[in-house]
Amino acid sequence: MKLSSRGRYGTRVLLDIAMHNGEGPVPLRDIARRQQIPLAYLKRLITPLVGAGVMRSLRGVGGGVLLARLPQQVNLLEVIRLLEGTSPLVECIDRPEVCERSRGCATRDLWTELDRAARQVLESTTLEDLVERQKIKDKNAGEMYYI
Amino acid sequence: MKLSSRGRYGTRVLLDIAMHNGEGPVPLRDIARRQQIPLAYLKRLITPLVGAGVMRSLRGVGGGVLLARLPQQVNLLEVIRLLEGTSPLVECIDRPEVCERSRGCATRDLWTELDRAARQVLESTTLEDLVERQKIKDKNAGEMYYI
DNA sequence: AGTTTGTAGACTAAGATAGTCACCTTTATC
DNA sequence: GATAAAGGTGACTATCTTAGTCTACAAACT
Repeated sequence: MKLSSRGRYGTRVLLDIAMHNGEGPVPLRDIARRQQIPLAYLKRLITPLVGAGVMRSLRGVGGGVLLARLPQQVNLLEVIRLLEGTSPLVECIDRPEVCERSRGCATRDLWTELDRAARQVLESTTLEDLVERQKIKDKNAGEMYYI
Repeated sequence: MKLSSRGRYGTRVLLDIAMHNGEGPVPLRDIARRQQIPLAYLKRLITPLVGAGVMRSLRGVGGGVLLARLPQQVNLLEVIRLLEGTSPLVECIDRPEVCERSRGCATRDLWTELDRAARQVLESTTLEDLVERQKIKDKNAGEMYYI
C-alpha cells in the first residue's frame, strides 16, 4: 500500500500547471526545476495524461504543456489511475475470476471496502480543490515572515 | 497502491485461525492447505504476527498457531502494518523531514487524507467482524445448494 | 536553416516481492 | 531416550516493478 513516485510526481505536475492555468503553455523544463523531477523522467511521466486528454502539449519554441480541461473537471481518481496504471488495490475486486475463492471470501469484502474508501477521497477531489489549498498554503507561508 | 500478497495471505491466515478459535492450536499445514499458501512461505509470513503478540505458536506434536487475544481485540490496521512493514501510503506523511517541500505541499495533504480514510476502514474492522461476515457467507453458500 | 520544445523506444540499475531450501529447535509420545 | 511432528531461521533465488537514463526523432517557431 504505497503510492508510487509516478503518482506523486504526476499529481505535482498537474497541480503545477493548474496553478499556471490561463498563462499559456508551461515548459517541462520549468516544471522539472520547480518540482524537482528529472526532466527525462518527467517527459515519460506525462504521456498517459496527454493521451487521456487531461493535459495538452505544444511543441517548439514557446511550447509546453497545459490543462486540456478546467481544473474542476479533473478529479484525482482519474489522474492516479492514469499514472499508476493498475486500478484496484487487489486484483480480485474487479475481476473475481482471478481467484476461485472470491465468492465466499470475507477478506475480499474488506479490500473492496478499503478500495472504495480510497476511491471516494480521490474522486471527490479535483485539481481546482488542490489549487485552492495550495493558494491558502502559499498565502500563509508569505505571512509567516511577518510573525 | 497495491496490497501485497503478504497482506492478503496474512489476513486470510488470521481469519482462518479466528474461525477455529477455542479449538486449540491449528497446524500451519492445515492452514496452508485450506488457504492455498505454500507452507514454507506461510511459516515466514506469520513471524511478525507472533512477535507482536497477535498470535501464539506451539511447537511439537499437536502444535500449531492460535490467537493470542480475543478476535475483537485484533484490528486489521495493526495486522496490515505488521504484515506490510511499511505503514504510511507516502513517506512524508509521518516524516515531513524527508521532503523539503512538506510544509507547503497541497498534495501531501491529499495523501494524508487518503491515508486516513484507509486507516479508518482498517482500524474499525476487527477479526471478529471478519469472522461474522465469513460465517454469513458460509451459511449462504450452504443454502445455495437447495435453490 | 536552426533552435527550442515535446515524443518515443530501448535500455539499465536498484530494490521489492514471492517463494524455496536446508537445517535447527521444541515438544509429545512410545 | 529415540523418534516423529510440529514451528523457527538464515541464506538464497527468480521475477517483477520502479525509477531513471540515453538516443534519436518530430514538430513548431524565428
